[in-house]
Amino acid sequence: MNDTKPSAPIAAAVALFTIRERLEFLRLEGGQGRIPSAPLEEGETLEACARRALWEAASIEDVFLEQLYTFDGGRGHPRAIVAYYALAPHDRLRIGRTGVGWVDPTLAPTLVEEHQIIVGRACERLAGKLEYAPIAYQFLAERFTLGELQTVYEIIGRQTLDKRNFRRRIRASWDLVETRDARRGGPHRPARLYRLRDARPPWEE
Amino acid sequence: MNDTKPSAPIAAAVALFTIRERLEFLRLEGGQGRIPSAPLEEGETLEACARRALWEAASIEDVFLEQLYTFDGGRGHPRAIVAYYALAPHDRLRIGRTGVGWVDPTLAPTLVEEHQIIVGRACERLAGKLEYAPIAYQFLAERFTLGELQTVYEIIGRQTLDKRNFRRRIRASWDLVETRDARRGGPHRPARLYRLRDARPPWEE
DNA sequence: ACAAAAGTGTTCCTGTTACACCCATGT
DNA sequence: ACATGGGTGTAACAGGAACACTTTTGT
Repeated sequence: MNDTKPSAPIAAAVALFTIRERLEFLRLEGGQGRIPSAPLEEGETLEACARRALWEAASIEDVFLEQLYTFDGGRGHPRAIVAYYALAPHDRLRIGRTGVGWVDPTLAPTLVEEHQIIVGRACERLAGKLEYAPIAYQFLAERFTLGELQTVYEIIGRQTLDKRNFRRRIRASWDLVETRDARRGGPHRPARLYRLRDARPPWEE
Repeated sequence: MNDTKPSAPIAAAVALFTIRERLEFLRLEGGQGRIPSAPLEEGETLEACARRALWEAASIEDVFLEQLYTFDGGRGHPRAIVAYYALAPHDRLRIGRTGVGWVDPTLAPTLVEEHQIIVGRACERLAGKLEYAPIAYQFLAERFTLGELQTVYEIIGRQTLDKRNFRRRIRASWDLVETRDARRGGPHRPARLYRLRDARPPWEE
């Protein structure tokens, strides 16, 4: 929660992203604004430290987490900051703290400089990995509609996509399982639900 | 040089690659084998620490250097190991130490486990970045022939390439400057020398 | 009835692959 | 003269982009 006091020489910082209408990240209010971070404790792994930072800042757990880059800590402690980015569907995030909010990363800087850099680089990484890694699915529930998936791609990639081309491309690059269920929500035809075939056994569909 | 003694809690480790006939990395003999590493010193940046590791281990300087990943240091110190990979043309490397050699990374493991993992991931990163980042040029002199460049691509990508397609593709993806000079070397037509147009001013060709 | 998102194929274009011969030189 | 790597174009193919209408539902 505080990586400012001269404690451990290593800290982990986490840019947590989610998607509502836009792409947003978790910002801790106060001062110039920060993202969650925590000093590395004795016997703790870097990833565990990053998860603890999220937990202590906002009572958030069980998110997709990936290491981004390690930055020099500047003068004094921490000597190095290991930056992570995290992804989660918005409805799975119940923030258990006040002084925490969601901010559009494309807006004018709202963070201390080092943290702003982390958020910026995380956005780039996100857009870059979108095509060849299953990160879009991290913003969705286990079962999702192709429309929802397309919205995620459009938001992260910052461009609208053709529906037919999108569906063809997605079905070619990922192994999607069509479930028997559909999602009805609004004055329109219900949308079929899909699941990404991961390490899940093929018999249970 | 030694990251084993319980000193600083952070160390940098560097996998230095070069190309002769094959892709090779720099290995420090003794014990199970290691790559250069050094504990982070007071007031030193991570990158400077990585460069110092190379300098102290083999008197090597002025190489292309990029951060790879940060690993947990396991039990005790160092708490974290920031791994880098480095690239350089072989003829620019005059190793100023003994107990240092070049090893084919595809051969059976010749390093302590953590370092072997670093080398393996560096190889993957190298192959992955080959197409969209100017890393192949880091293995060549400032001026190079297209044949030399193709050899680098073939070695890193581990596949032979068609000469005509390669040249077309390269000239489409990179801004190569054809110099007026050629390299003559062997019983065959001299090869035109090219340069990658980087931040170099356009008037001096 | 109508508004709203779901769903579905074909054509065109562009970029990638496959492929064979002549050129300039050193010995 | 011959062996060696340097240098060049074209045709087939595959993957990506552009594009419009019908379906199913809630109100």
